[in-house]
Amino acid sequence: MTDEDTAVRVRGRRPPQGEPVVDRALALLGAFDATHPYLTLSELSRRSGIPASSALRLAGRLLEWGALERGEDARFSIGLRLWEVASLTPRGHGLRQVALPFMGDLEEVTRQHVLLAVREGEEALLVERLSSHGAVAALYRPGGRMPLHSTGVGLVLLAFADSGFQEQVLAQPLIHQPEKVPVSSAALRRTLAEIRREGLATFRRGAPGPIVSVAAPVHDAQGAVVAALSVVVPAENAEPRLLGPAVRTAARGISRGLGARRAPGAG
Amino acid sequence: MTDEDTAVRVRGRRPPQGEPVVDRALALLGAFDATHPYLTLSELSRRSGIPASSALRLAGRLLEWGALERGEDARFSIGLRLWEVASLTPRGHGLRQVALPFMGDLEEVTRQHVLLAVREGEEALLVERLSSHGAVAALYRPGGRMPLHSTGVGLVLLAFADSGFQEQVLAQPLIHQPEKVPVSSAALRRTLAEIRREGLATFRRGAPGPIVSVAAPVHDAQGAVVAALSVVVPAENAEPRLLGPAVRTAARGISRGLGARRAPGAG
DNA sequence: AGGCACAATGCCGTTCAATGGAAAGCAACT
DNA sequence: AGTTGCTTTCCATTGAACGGCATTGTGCCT
Repeated sequence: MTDEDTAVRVRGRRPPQGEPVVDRALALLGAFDATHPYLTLSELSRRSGIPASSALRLAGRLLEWGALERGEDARFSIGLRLWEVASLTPRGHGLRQVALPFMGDLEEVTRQHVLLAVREGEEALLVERLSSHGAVAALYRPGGRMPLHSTGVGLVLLAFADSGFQEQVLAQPLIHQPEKVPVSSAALRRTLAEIRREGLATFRRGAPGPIVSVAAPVHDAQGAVVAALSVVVPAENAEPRLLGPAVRTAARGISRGLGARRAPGAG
Repeated sequence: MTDEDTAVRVRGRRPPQGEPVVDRALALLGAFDATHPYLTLSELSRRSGIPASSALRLAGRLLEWGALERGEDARFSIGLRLWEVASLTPRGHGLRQVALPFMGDLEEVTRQHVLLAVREGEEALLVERLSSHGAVAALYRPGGRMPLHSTGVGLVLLAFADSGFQEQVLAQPLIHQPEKVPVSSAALRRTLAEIRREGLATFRRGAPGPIVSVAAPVHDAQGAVVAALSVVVPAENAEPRLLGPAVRTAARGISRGLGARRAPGAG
């Protein structure tokens, strides 16, 4: 008899800490990301930290509702029904709905990228990106996250965030992405002040291709900055002076669409 | 003692049928729709059929993860984190990503609406809609559902669905939306055959404004029809003959982007 | 064609997370 | 000061959830 094993093994034992079921179901959804849009049961189990048999049972429920789908190869993916419900989020699709026509106008003029982002925690979340056929390589995808301190839209969102949050971000060591160059917090502070003064951010990035991003804030009915709009163009033949007014005008159009009475003055 | 009440009332009694927790959590998410993007706890409780105390507890977990958000007025809405995860659905954002540039081209030419839809059950789900500023009134919104039998994209999706499913749809009484005119199943059968022959659907609607929709199928790498693309223009100065090739070309472009070797021939 | 490794699924006795009525707290009317 | 409606906390009860194990399915190497 081998009873040297101290670990008690009982059929049906619940997990030590007893995690709520809802959390585990959400962990299953969270196991998917941009590089893993399809997962087998085993992958799902490993990535979520849930035993396979439990993962299968929970996934079954999610499958039935439509939060997950399953292909012929038995791999799981996020379901369309979840996307349908998620499209009701005010800060996502709601905002997007209002912004899209204005973004289309901007795209037609610049023929490059037009971005719309909101702040989510310490990052920016790209809500929408319109990209013309011949546009330069894009670093970020809609639904993906971007750093606040090294993108045009991020700088705008940071500049107009409450000062407590700004200090929290400034307090940590910041590295420019994707160049991996450290950012001086004093310089960033000056940049943010200028963005607030001008109501406009101009951001340059060297890699992968040299680009310029010109970004402006979008206000809601209460005057709070809820999103940032920007165009991204190749640095070569860019005319930031000309792009500024165009972006600002489009951003004001979106703000008006959200119920803002008038665009807050700059300065 | 009053014990005339036959219903046994015990503190902590579980619901009669004992619904799984995951289902209840999903029911909370399902309580939101296009006309109710914000809900109070009571509304959430009523619409989902879950007692307030349980609804609050479950909503708390969803809130913590980011599947729900809560405003200052204590009302709930769908959270951005859920939207972020949902953007990974292949049939939603994945498809959209490929289609967007082609849709942009079409919009620039027509200056009206460009739609992209997939089939979900017995309805079409509008994955994307680009709408120019001066476009005619739109009936459907992205993330919303459309009838298969009275929209351009719906007819395409129905025409290329497996015949078993087609019969299932044809077997039920169909009413044109939004005019409320009955659809003859024989006429619909002829229409579907023509759509399959031409690889193109032309649909006219009288209300709210007279419009013409020209729609074409989008194929995946295996040659299956996975989506439908269409333009919607005012009936007056429309030239369906000219729109057809444009829509078909754009749809083939998207199919190619999805990995289809060559567009299946029509005829 | 046999052996091996890994993935998916079915089974089932145990147990604690989930439950919802009661009651209190709160704000806005009457 | 009573009424109405919404939100939140509390807690005794119990069945839904749990996961180890067994089995089957599948692809790959020898």
